[in-house]
Amino acid sequence: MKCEPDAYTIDDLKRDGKTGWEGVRNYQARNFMRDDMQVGDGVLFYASNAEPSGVAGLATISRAGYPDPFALRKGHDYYDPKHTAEKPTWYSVEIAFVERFKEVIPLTTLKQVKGLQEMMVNQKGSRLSVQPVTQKEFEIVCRLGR
DNA sequence: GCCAACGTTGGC
DNA sequence: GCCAACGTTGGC
Repeated sequence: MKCEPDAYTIDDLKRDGKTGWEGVRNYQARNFMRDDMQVGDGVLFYASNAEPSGVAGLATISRAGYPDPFALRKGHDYYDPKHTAEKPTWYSVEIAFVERFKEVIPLTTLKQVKGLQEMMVNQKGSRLSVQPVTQKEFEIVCRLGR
């Protein structure tokens, strides 16, 4: 799951313990959150537009997909008139802090590591803010982080 | 700040 | 349903 440091960091998550992942407004990312992410699933916390961009730590899903409450808030940046309580368009998950890596694993490193060639974040033009990661990729990144 | 790669919007 | 215009993302 990607986030720009201006918005939220792994240190913020460490302080907060948990946070709702609201404001995702892309259908593909929405589908992952609504349909695929289960409580207990591992999360790679990725800092985008950062210095350097890369994986900053680990989190876990603490609440599976639920309608994004911010989409109902008139006037809010995340408001969307086509989203209603009865027919939600957008979904959130809640994530909980697990671990902060001592050092961010830069994207440039991820690209060089054997076994991560296929990882979505390493593909050209991969802008999706919520991306699937295989068990193997997850384990490799954990090992790098430690 | 640049710009490639995408996603969305809306006229037709 | 096509596609040009526009907006956003995010690495560099």
